[in-house]
Formats: sequence, C-alpha cells, structure tokens
Amino acid sequence: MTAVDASCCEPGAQPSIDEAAASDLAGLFKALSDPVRVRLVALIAAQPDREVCACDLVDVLGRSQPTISHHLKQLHAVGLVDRERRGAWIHYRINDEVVASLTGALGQVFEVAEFAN
Amino acid sequence: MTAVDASCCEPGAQPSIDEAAASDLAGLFKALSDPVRVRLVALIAAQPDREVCACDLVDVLGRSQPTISHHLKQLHAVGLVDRERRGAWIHYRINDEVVASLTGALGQVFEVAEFAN
DNA sequence: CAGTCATATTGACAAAGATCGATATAGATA
DNA sequence: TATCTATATCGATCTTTGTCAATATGACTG
Repeated sequence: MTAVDASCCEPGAQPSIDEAAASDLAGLFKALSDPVRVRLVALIAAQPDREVCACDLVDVLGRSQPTISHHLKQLHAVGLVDRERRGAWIHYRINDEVVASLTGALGQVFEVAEFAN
Repeated sequence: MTAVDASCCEPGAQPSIDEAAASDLAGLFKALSDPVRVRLVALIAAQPDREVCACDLVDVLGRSQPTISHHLKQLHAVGLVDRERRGAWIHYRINDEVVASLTGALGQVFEVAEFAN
C-alpha cells in the first residue's frame, strides 16, 4: 500500500491492435526494414509516373541482379509495388493504396491525429 | 533503336535517399517489423500520457518477461520509446519526435505530399 | 528456330533475430 | 544487511534473411 504500489501494475490495458492486424502491419514494416528496399521504393516513387523498369534498378544500388530481384519480390509480396510486364521488360510501380493503408495504420498505432484519417 | 530500346533503360535515375539515410530509416522500420513490437508501441501510445510501466507490458502479449524486455530494448535502441526509472519500476514512453521523423521520412521516401512537411 | 536479352529461381552459406530458462542487477523494504 | 521484486542479460536453439553464382524462364529478333 505504498505510493509506489498504487501507481503501478494496475491498469491491465489491452493493445489497441489485435494480433492479426499487428502481423499485417509488421509485414509491411519488414518489407521496408532493409536499406536496399528503402532505396528501391524511393527510386520508384521518385519517377514522374511512380513506376520504373526493373532494368533501371539493377546496378544502381551495388547489388547483384538476383539480389535486386529478391528484394523486388518482397516489396511486391506485401503489395507495396505492382508488377507489369511490358514486352521484354517488367515495370514496377508504387501501389498508392497500400502506401495509404500503411500511413493510416501508422497513425492508428501511434495515435497520431494527422494520420488517423 | 527499336521502340522497346527507346522506352527503357535510359534514365539511370538515382535514389532520392542516400545509403546512410536509408539505413537509418530501415532501422526504424526494422524496429517495427515484429508483431510483438507493433503491439507494444500501440499499447504504450494508447495510454493517456503515452507512457506505461513495463510491469504492465509483461503477460499481456503472451511472451516471456525476457522476450518483452528484449523487444523493449530494440524499440528504445532506435529511439521510438524513452525509458525512465521511477522507483522500482521502469516506465516506457513514446518519443513523439522520433515518431514525427519516421512519418516525415516515410513521406519523403514515398513522395506523399501530406507527409513531406 | 536459334540466339540474345531481361528477369526469376535455385542452392548454398553466413549473419541476424525471436524465443525461453536461468541468472544477474538494482532498487525497495523490513 | 538480508530479502523481495522488477527488469535486464546470458546462453542456447531454431528460424529467417541477405547475398551471390549458376541456372532457368520467357520474350523479342534475325
């Protein structure tokens, strides 16, 4: 019954996000948890039409072609980028809906008003 | 000189973010790339004063005390949460400046106007 | 259809990470 | 000081991940 006891370990608050939603969001973050992938999406998003040919992504970041392909696959797997075959080349484009859901979820997790749409 | 050649592999665009900045940002994302850590920050941020006693974080997420401590250490290492000892207990609080820098960097990477502060 | 080019997949390996039991540390209390 | 409690660290194990060389796939070209 000291003051310390009264101030702690009583609430039993629950997380504001359930396990499934947390896993989904963590998956998006994991897709962005590597510097190469961060630079890849930055490079794609910086294009005028938010898309780029995969051929322009190899050799720019100092990684082998298989490694770049591996990273693009992960970004695509979580939906952050779309793929489109155009002749012999494959174009990657930012999926703005998924980006919006990412920022929205971020706002929800951190309870930041600007993102709570 | 075919139409295909003309449409591709010419730009040589550079990423809009350098390697060091990409690593920093990737580090923040990595800290949020695990469902347990996502729920931890959500739980902390949901408190009225955006802080919580560590004693309230154990037993809520179905992980052992060492595991929760391990995750909190990672969140603290990247600055997303602050630690403060208060008597026998340790309180974790959301670091809103780091959260703001995270959302700002997100906006920069994805070239989303709302976040480009 | 044979060759060339762009991209993906495979296989292998080293490094990192998540988890827990056991133990250490550090503050509070008697 | 001895003890209790809260949190951190250690050590071990198992899984995941980043990377590349080699190879496969699939599309265009002559």
